[in-house]
Amino acid sequence: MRRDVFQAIADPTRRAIIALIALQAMTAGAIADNFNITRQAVSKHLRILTECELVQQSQLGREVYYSLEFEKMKEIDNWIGQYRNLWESRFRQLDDVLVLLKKQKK
Amino acid sequence: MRRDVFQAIADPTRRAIIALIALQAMTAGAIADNFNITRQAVSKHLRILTECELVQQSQLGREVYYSLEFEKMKEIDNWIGQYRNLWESRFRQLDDVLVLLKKQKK
DNA sequence: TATATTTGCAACCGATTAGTTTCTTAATTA
DNA sequence: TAATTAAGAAACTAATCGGTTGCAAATATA
Repeated sequence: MRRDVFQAIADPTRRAIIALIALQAMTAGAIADNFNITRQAVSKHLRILTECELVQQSQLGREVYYSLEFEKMKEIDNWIGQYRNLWESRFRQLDDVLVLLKKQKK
Repeated sequence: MRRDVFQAIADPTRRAIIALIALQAMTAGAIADNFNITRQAVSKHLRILTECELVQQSQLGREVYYSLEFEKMKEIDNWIGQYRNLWESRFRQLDDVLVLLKKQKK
């Protein structure tokens, strides 16, 4: 069972679920209303998202509210962040070269 | 054939390949030396990464050099970026509340 | 209390995935 | 020219994935 955040966000339906609950916590049924698949299929997606701790659930009576765990989203941000640093430093290096060329032109 | 960036980075081997070629372009064979799987399996991963334009290839004689396409990495950054904005604004809101509580305490 | 609602779980199915082995093609080098 | 090397293509396999239907449990409501 590979259950990491990257595998979780690979599925477009799960990314759509994330987009939905990012703004406000929602029940499984309410989430399922937004898709053309069965409630059970959505429930399975929610379980995967919960298992990798991208989503948190809190029970209120018989209803279960799902909300986004932003701390886990930061893990993805940290991963892409290391490459962001790379492309930004490359951009600065290119910028330095351009400035140098401009000076030589003068 | 679903071939988007999110599906591409879902596999841990492909993320390791990305980490390798982020610093310098490498041939398929040289990349494969870093893994316990066959060269052909690595080649398949490289094809998937190339098809979704995360990786670019340039031929030099019989050697094919693979390098990271940073522009495509930015697509992932943009996706996580919308949520970064959300958690940062939430943090500011929390911060405002804390400042307010501190003032009331005085 | 009987009925309806919200939900999760289990079993199953077809498609996809990551890996293998085998083979072919093309460029280098002895 | 012959042997070697780098790489992609094809066929196959076991495991996983996303979806379904059917069922059970717990809470709310008539």
